Amino acid sequence: MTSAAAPTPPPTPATEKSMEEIVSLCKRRGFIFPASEIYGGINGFWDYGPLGAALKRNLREAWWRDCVMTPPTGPDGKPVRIVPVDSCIIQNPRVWQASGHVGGFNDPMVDCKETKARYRADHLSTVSNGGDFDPDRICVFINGDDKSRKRAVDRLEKHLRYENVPINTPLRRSDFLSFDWNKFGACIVGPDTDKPGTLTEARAFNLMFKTYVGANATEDDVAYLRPETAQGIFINFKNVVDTMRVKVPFGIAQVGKAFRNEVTPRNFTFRSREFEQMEIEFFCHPDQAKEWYIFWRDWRMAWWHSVGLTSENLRLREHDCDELAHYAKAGAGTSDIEYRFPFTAPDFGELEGVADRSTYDLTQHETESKSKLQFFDQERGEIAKNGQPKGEWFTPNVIEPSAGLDRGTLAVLCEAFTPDPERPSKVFMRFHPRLAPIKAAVFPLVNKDGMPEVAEKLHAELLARFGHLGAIEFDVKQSIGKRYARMDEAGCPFCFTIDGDTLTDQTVTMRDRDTASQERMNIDNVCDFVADKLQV
RNA sequence: GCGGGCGUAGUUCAGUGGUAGAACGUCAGCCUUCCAAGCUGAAUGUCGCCGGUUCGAGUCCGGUCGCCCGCUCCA
Repeated sequence: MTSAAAPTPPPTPATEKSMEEIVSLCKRRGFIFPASEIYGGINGFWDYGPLGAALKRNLREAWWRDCVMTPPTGPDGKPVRIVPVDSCIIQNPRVWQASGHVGGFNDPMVDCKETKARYRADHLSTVSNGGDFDPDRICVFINGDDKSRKRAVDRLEKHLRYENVPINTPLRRSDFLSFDWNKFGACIVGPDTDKPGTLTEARAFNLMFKTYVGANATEDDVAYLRPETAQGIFINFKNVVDTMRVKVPFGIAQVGKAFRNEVTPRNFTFRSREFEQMEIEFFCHPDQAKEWYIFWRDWRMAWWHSVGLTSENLRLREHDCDELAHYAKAGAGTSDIEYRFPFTAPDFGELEGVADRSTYDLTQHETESKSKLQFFDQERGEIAKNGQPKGEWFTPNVIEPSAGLDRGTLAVLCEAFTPDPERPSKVFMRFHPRLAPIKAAVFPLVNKDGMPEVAEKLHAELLARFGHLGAIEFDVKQSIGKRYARMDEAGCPFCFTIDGDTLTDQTVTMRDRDTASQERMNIDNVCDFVADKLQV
């Protein structure tokens, strides 16, 4: 009955957490299940169980509230303006033409049957004996790789000498994709082998899921499930500007599902084929791109800290120039906010990308759609005779903080997972109270002597005040220790226990999840205590 | 897509070609005044799935699906 303020234990290093145990706990306690499990599952898809759905919702709500409903103050000292949209998963296919996904998501790949190597076909070139006659041998090399090129040339010359084929014209370099595969496939030698004919024909790996709109299902009816939510924002830019009285700088936010037919889904929910994104496309004048980029990068980083991810497991990584995506080449930069997952540790995996997409997307859609996607700023431009600025048309620059909700949820799960051999449960989930699926639990110490009745009353009060934020548990079954242990694995931060003393002095025990310590407080103060901890 | 490993109860795992098992968890009852206590009982399995060999397959063989690891990939 003491209030022994036990110190909060230090976080467990990511390298000491077992992903297998985390996956197993997620299954056992109803956080995450394999999708379609009773039919043998489906590669790259996961379902959230009751606790997982609540956890994910809490993370989504936290993002929504902090980014959209009560956004931060910007670098200009003014409150940031963000408006939401909710766009369709299926759009006119021209959207993906303009965005570059139809081209960019179609990387033809080539496999070598001999060496098991795989190459991007557009990264390969060939050398052959030139001229108009059919080549006897075509040697392939990797673009930009001098060693690979030299090897291909050496091999070709050796072969031609050996076969006594006269070299009438200089060796000819060609694009790998330009050959008639039926005719020349058998004489192509891969970059890492001496045997001809081991390369497969280039096959396209289309990362977009394809479907058909309407009943005909012809090639004219092809549509795609969106591979990112961002384009749904860009194509609504004009509608938002025309209807919402917004002025640049402002942002449009969206949370929603996106789909990518990943070659190799891996690492639990980290790379799945159906996933949820939380994105802001922030529009600003190109002159201010740099400062807004830095602002969002740093503020998003701080946000992930605020939901409980610790500094040692979070880092900001600026992309190198050669790493930049096509849409970000002209921008001020791209950063990844990365988390040290147990399966990447000691390395990190991407949680959120913050990119300066420059004017790429709006320009692309303006060209493709022939709609004017620019903004008229009346406060810019040269000063007219009347002393007022003439105004200026410009294509806004886009800063994009794009976060993965499933990855965020996984990071929160991994961060929370805390092995503790001293506890009956051997492990507890240290969720930030704001994210915890179960906010509080009320237990009568024993199921008699009027304790259940008092507990039920407290439970009802907590439910009325906090039920919209998460579950409030009530349990009278079995021993108190077992009930605490269950709450440890579910990550419930506070348990309130009604005992014999409660009936006489109106005090209850608050059992703290992280320290397993107990503190007595008046039953009337319980709600305020919880409100304080939940930051509401 | 390639190579390796693994699929048996909710979980972790035993299981020699011959009746489907354990521990923990779950549920019910009793008991219990603070950390998975105890007692009594119960439910839970197409042994991932499909086929083959066999008198007989969880066990052997083939295929397939899924998970993990390494490649490859991740505009």
